[in-house]
Amino acid sequence: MDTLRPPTRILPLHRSRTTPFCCATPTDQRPIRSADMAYPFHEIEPKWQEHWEEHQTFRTPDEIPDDEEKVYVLDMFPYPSGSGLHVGHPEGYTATDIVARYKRMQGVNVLHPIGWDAFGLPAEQYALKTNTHPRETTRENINQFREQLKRLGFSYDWQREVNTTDPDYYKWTQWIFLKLYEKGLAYQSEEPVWWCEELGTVLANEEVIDGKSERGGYPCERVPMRQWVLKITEYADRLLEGLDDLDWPESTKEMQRNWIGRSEGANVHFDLVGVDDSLDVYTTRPDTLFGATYMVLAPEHNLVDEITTDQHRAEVEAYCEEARRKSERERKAQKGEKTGVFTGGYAVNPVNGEEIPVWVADYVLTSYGTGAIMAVPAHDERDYAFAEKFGLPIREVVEGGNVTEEAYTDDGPHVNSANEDVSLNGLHNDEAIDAIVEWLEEKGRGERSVNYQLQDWLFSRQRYWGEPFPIVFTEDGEDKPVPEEELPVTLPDLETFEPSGTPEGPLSTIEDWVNTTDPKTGEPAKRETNTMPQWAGSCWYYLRFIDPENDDQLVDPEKEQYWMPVDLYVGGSEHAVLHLLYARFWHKVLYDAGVVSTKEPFQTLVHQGMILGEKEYTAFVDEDGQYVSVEHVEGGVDTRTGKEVERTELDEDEVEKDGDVFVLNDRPDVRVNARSHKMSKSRGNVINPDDVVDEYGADTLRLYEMFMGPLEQDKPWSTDDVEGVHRFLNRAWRLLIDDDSGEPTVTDDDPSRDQLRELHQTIEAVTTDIENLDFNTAIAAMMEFVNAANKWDTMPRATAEPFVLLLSPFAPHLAEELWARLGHDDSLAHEDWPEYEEELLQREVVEMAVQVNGTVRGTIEVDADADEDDVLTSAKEDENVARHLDGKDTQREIYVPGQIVNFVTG
RNA sequence: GCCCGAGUGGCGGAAUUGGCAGACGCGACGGAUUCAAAAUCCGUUGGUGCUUACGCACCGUGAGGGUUCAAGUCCCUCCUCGGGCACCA
Repeated sequence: MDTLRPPTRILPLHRSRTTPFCCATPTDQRPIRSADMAYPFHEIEPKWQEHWEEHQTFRTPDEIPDDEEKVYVLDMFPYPSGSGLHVGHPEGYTATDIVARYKRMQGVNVLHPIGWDAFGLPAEQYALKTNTHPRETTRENINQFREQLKRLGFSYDWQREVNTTDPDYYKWTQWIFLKLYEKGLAYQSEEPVWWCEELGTVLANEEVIDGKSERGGYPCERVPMRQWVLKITEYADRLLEGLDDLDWPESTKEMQRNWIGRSEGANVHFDLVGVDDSLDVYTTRPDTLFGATYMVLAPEHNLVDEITTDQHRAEVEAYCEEARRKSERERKAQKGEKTGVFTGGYAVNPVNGEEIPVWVADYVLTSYGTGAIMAVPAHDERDYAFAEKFGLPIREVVEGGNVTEEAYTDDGPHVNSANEDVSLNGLHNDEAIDAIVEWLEEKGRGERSVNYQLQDWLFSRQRYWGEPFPIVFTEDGEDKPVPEEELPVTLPDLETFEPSGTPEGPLSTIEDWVNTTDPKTGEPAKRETNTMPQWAGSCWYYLRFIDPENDDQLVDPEKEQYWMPVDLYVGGSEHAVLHLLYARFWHKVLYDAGVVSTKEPFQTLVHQGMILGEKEYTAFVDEDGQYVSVEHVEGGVDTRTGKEVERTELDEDEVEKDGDVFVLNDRPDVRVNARSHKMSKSRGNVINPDDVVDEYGADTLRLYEMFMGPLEQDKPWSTDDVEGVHRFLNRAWRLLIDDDSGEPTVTDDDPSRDQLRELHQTIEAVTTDIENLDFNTAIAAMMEFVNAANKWDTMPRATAEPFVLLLSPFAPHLAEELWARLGHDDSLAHEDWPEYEEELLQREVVEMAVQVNGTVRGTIEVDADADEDDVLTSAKEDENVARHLDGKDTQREIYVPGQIVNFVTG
């Protein structure tokens, strides 16, 4: 067998087409297009963007109209990173823009704002590297983002732009913090932070990997520090219940439910042998109390010391010390493999007086429940594994499994579960739980209890680029709030962004700022030098858009009542838990404070899917230049020979499909990978939206991103498909505009019945599709209209104009230009949205399928109002149908008007 | 391991309540136009087989079974991929 040389070309990862085609020269390898084939988007897009700005077309008036329907359409505002907009941004933004424009045309009062979530780590890290003030880079990045968004023609009310780093904005972030503080929902606690000696700074969790700094790989350690913590757990139940009425993706609600992690169970108090203290445990299975054969404390539990006997002390201390050194990640990585030591101490089981040994093991977490458990190995998998390893007894108390083999965690009748007072024997889980909890409560040995996985929110960061806390400390260390009228506490300038060298954070180095006085007493005081996390500003920005310039209030209550809640909120699913949970928490606090009138901020939530890179076909080649089929490759190595292999990109036409897999054309035995990957710089498959706008125009980018597929789905980019959408816009243009003269080609003829039906079908499809956010099929419907209309002899104005209006939310620049050329002086942004007439949708003659025994054997055309008998008669007359019915006994005739006829024979 | 979501042509994807699977777009192929190309326009395009032809038959929505006159859609079992959680007592 001869050897096929793999192509030497390792690239291209994707076809780069950054040259505007008007400038293309004949020497280009790529297809050359002449400038005059395309509609002049280079001219009309900037023209209309200026027009909208100049005429304030999308300004939402401050005054509240008396009785006008409203809709609040919101995008998750961006973090303005230095790398600018990526193609993922315009996806969600175009979706909301279509809805906003559509609703405006329906006469609805629309709020559609945008702003900047501009505090945060990257700006600060950039400052560290270049000694540029984050304020500078932030301003530059915002300017870039704003310009990029404007180039895409989004209909934001730019007068309402907010910026979380603006003192006029963060004044109110601080104000909300004061509300939390006043209500006792903000408290201080010693919590560990990651401190890196080498870098002289505190690091965020995500900057520390396996106990080493992400940058430099220096060792980091957990040091306890005074921190601000928000009591989100107090709202756990309300955050859980509130989810029920929200129109959110079910998966997102489920993630929040899991995150909150509510469970019902009981606390049980165990006496300790020879120690004057009791040990509390939380369990969801108090019914298995009779099966408890040992106890386990988390290594950090504060009774460990007391309970440990001298004989076991050295071993226990060594174990706890080792557990402390392990990072959380390491502890989790060894999941399954149980470790632990016996303390020498015993606890007394309250139900039977039995003395059971107390162990220390790191499979019990200090952060959940009481940090201690009763172990019931027969009915808990973790306890089972531990008991087996250390030879502890396993006692069955629930029947149904085989506890000599594995733990049985399901329901079943209880056994071996009785004392003089109470018997659970024969009861099933739920009844047994009720019975034993009742007994425990009666005896004062325990009580019902609810637990959450949700923990309080660690709210401070040892950073510069964030909101300062409105808190000062008097000399005796007491914390005092800065009075409302002195807000904002502004962020001072820094001269150098070098790490402070202490875990306190950069602000602690600015003495003028740190040293202040107690506003009440005038005594010397020091400012809090921590800053708030990036989540703070994004927790409430949707409220500020309603009343962005209000100096006296966070938001005017009347305006708030009119605009809230947000009717449509679109953003990435990466925020499914944190941002969306934190914002809901603050909203509920503000609700309790009487600042807002709704219990939930975001009524309908949609996550746009991720846009992946162009589809890639990848083969593997070993060092001898031989292709290696993908099923033999694992971790960059040919598993049969152990030789290293290299990835090679292939062109689409070098591969073909063979069954379920792709193989090389010339070597069908060599399977290749065919998939799309997340866009990333390292992979080199990033599409820059600016390039797409340069080459095809903003309308094409908008339309393409909506045409790719369902909004919520992940979808691969395809440059060929971009061109297809661009061709559609060109066809729509030429449908109405004469290429040579630039004049419209419409006539004043009355549209025919067919033309009207075509139009009204399109109106119906586009309208219902926008309502359902099915933008891809809305565009398909408009394509069908253009395909049909291209065959018409005339284009009556009465069909052309509604079509332009339908197109306008999707391709607003093109639509405005067409509208103007059709002779209108004003923007179409506030024209009435076309409405369809039911009767114009109907056809006089409909096509129906005729089946014999469920298989289509012919189609017939019948009058739309024909009755059943007539239809059945003409169905039987169809030649092919008659052939299949010939000589058979028709037993049933199924008739579904307008759709299908089915003859069932014996 | 647990909880969600998804598997449809060469590709992205369509398909109210079960009612003609493959809309629309891409790609491919053929044709018109052109000195030639690009652009544009027209046509064909799920697979297999049969037919001089109009056409006809069979197969086909991850796999297997079921319900039904009729299943991409409903039910059961299983497989694969994606996402989330993961010693939560």
